Amino acid sequence: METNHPMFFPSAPIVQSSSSFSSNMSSSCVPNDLCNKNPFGFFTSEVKNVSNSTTASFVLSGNEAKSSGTKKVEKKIRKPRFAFETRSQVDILDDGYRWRKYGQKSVKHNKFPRSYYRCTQQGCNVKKQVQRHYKDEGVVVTTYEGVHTHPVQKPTDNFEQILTTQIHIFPPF
DNA sequence: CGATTTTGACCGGCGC
DNA sequence: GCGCCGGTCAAAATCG
Repeated sequence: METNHPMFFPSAPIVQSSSSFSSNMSSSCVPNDLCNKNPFGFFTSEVKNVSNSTTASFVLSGNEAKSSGTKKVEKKIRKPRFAFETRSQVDILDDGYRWRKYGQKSVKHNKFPRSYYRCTQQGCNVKKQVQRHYKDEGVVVTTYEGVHTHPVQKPTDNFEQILTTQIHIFPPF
């Protein structure tokens, strides 16, 4: 646990941007149905506190393939894992999906706990965890794991949704 | 009353 | 082999 998460593969592509990521990739993509396939939703009403100081960094990585023959690893599917760092006062980045909290653990060197969420949709095994930065409580780190297989339930609009629909993170696999 | 959160227990992997 | 650690389970509590 240093400045970054050790669990992320060092060779994973890292994109850093600040409040202007859309300008780069907004060229021609973003059909409407794309948002259905968007594995990562972020930003909606609750995030408004972020206001203009939205600084985010992304980390993508494949899942570590635990190939212990004895284990009943159903699939060696590598779920795309995706870390998202946001400057925000609120912990909960409501992305339009419905999450059910299934755990909370305190993190070493961090006075704030980490929360574990799972998507409540059946057949959708997307997980996410939310924690604050180890020293800067103004930073919230959200890690998504997996891809949503269903559309967003909650109506989203606003600038935040534009970001959502325009950002493309291509899973490494 | 159903869905969700809370919280300690439990479990598996890993390092010593 | 043991203990630590991160992640998950599940029962009870709480919420709407």
